[in-house]
Amino acid sequence: MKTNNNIYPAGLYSFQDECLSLLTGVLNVSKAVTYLVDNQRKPICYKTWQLQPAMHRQYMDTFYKVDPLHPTQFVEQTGITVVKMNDLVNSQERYNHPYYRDFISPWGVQDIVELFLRVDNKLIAGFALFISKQQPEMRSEDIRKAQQLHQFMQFSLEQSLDAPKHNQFENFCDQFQLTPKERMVVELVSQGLPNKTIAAGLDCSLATVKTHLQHIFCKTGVNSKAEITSQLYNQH
Amino acid sequence: MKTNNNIYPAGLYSFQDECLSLLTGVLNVSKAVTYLVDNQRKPICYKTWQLQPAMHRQYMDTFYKVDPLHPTQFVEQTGITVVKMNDLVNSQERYNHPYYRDFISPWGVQDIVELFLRVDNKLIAGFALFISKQQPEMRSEDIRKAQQLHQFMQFSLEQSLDAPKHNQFENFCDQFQLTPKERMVVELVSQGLPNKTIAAGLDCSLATVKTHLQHIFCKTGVNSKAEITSQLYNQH
DNA sequence: CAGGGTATCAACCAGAAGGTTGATAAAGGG
DNA sequence: CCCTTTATCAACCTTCTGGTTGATACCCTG
Repeated sequence: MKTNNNIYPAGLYSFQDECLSLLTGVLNVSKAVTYLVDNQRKPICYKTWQLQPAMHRQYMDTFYKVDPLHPTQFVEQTGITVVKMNDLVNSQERYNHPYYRDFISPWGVQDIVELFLRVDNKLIAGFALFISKQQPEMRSEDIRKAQQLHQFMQFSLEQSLDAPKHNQFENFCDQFQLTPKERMVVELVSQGLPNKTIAAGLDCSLATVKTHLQHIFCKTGVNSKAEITSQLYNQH
Repeated sequence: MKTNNNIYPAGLYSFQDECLSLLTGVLNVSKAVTYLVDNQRKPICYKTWQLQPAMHRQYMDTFYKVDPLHPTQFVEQTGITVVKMNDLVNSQERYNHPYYRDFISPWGVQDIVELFLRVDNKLIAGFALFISKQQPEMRSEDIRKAQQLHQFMQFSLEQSLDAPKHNQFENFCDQFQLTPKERMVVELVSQGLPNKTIAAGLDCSLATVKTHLQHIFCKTGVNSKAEITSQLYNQH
């Protein structure tokens, strides 16, 4: 299997700029910061927007250690894409949490919304959006917008990726809990083969292939072989 | 050597979906429609969001002729990217303009914001966002957000032109010298669409789609739609 | 102006694919 | 031992696709 450690699309650096500009231009935030994540999960390539240099320095020196959303601490395994910090840490905890009490609160920040971009489920970039105490609280409607923006950023990222992702096939099959035989059918369908050839390949009758296909269609909500292939290569 | 003036990125069809979802999810609009523009500047592949089918039909039958922003009428040379219709046509003119008086006003629309995507300064897609009379008027702040979204969409579009996936698509089409319409058919086929939907998208008859397909099969040596998709993304 | 390339559409047919119902059988878990 | 899951197959019908023939129309080029 290809070790795909070149998951950074060319131009990720400018992609990051564009994303930051998009987020700060559309959402009502007071400051923002973005970073990339290297394969040791270390944040690199920080870029800030209206963030006080002193605040950033303080973070880099000290408070990254207690950042509840720091990539090395925040579980990559949770598929979280958009998170509002005040939803993650309840108000009791916040009161005594050094990150809140000693860092963001003194800097006039009431809440942080963080967005994560992933490739092959691996964290590659993050965006932290700061809401100041002078601003209204983030409503669920605002979070919805953030999620919408995230979705598009993620889509855009995937479009510019190197080739099809190696585990697209597995993702697809796992997602819909396909059985071993069904996976084999999907594999052959993705080669553009007619049912007769698939039957020959699997050494079973045409009827059996059709039955498998019916089950696949049912499980995946797709309704033609053509769509399966399309899904496989155009996942987002 | 034929200059290949095809500037459609691969996956434009789903890109369009994502853009529509982004715009309607982030901006406060009541309905929306998007279209691609073929090389005769004809709008194709319409997709609507909360737009009454009857309203769309009325447009397609009649009012496209007087649409101040119709691609065939609206000057492509102006580099306009985001435009608010009420800024383009003054209130005096609006009063007697059939498009306002007889079409959008009776449908309860007070204003339309239109976004254009270009490649090499050539119009390739448009998005019309409808603001209903029940909604507050579009402020300059809202337009700024629309411009911000446009900027990112345009960026994302240009990124995808450099993407490996796009190159594969181009290679395939160039290799067999497919015509612009044939390429469009290939694009839609790769989305797993049935011929009927492709015909609807391209605003032509089923027979025409079949003919295009025959030519594609003949040129490429492939003999099914399923194989096309597979070939597109499985070239060595 | 003739001819090639492109785009359009119709009619027809054979075969493939999709959808449904129903049935059998082996494997595994509670 | 029953029940579920998985895999297998048949028959039937509808719809979609592929293949073919033939035709019109436009544009551009020689």
